[in-house]
Amino acid sequence: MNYEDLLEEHGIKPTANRIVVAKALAGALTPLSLAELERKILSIDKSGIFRTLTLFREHHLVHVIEGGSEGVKYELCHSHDHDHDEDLHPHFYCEQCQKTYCLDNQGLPDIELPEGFEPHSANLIIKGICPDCRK
Amino acid sequence: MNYEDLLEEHGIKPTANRIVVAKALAGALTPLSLAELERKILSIDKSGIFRTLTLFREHHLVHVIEGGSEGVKYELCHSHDHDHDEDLHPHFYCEQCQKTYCLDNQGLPDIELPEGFEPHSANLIIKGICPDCRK
DNA sequence: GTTCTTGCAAAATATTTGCAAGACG
DNA sequence: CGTCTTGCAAATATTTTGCAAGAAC
Repeated sequence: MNYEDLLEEHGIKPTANRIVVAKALAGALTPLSLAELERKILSIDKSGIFRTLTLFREHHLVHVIEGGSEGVKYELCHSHDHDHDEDLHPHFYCEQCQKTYCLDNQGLPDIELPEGFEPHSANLIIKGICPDCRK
Repeated sequence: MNYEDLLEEHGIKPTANRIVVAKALAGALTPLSLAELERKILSIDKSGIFRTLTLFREHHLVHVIEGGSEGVKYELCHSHDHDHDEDLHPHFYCEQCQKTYCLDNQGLPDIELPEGFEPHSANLIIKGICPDCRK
């Protein structure tokens, strides 16, 4: 996949920094926090990474996973709908190694909302211990 | 309900401050953040409220809702199991007025975890606009 | 008097912004 | 040039801790 094209598809001007951030997210097996991205991308200042992520968010290139520990984590959207996140799925947060796993074998379950509530997005995090840490 | 008894049931020594915090949580219609509790309880320093909440958490008197905006929110546990949170339920976070509603008409859905994952707790937040803000 | 609790201040974290220099077109 | 992007520093916001004074037992 060409990252330049990916960014442009989302209406984002593909600068060198932005491509680096997109690659870092794409290369990760799990969602990454801002701090993790800072550690991973030494060439860009954290404010730059932050602003890039904010931009990506606005353009629905990444979505945000909340609820682990170290603040929010970012994950590339896989859907091809550039206006909505349709690929939301549950995540598993390991309380020991603090990694966040994507449970993308299944979608989010339907929740019945009372009359009048208008849902935009959802976040489901399950916490516990991952297989690696149970060994 | 007697708050002194409630605290003691959870193995917490009922000091004046703790009773105030428990009452504040019980009186709220929604989960409250530390900041909201600070605003609501003028008589206790935020570090005191924080330490009280930490204590409550350790003793399973409150559980934590993550994923809104303003950090984590705290909610009194309703279950009578003092070692586990059995009363977890989804929440709805209004992106406009930023209130968190409890959707306690239903429990959390079952999620199938891959082999080896050991779940301890879960957090489901749906974001959108609440009835009041749609008017 | 020993232990627990509290308030105040301040440290530690995390997130976000101002601004000037540089890149881009 | 004018606009967009970036890095650095610093402002905010939030959570957490150290410590000494006071309360509880």
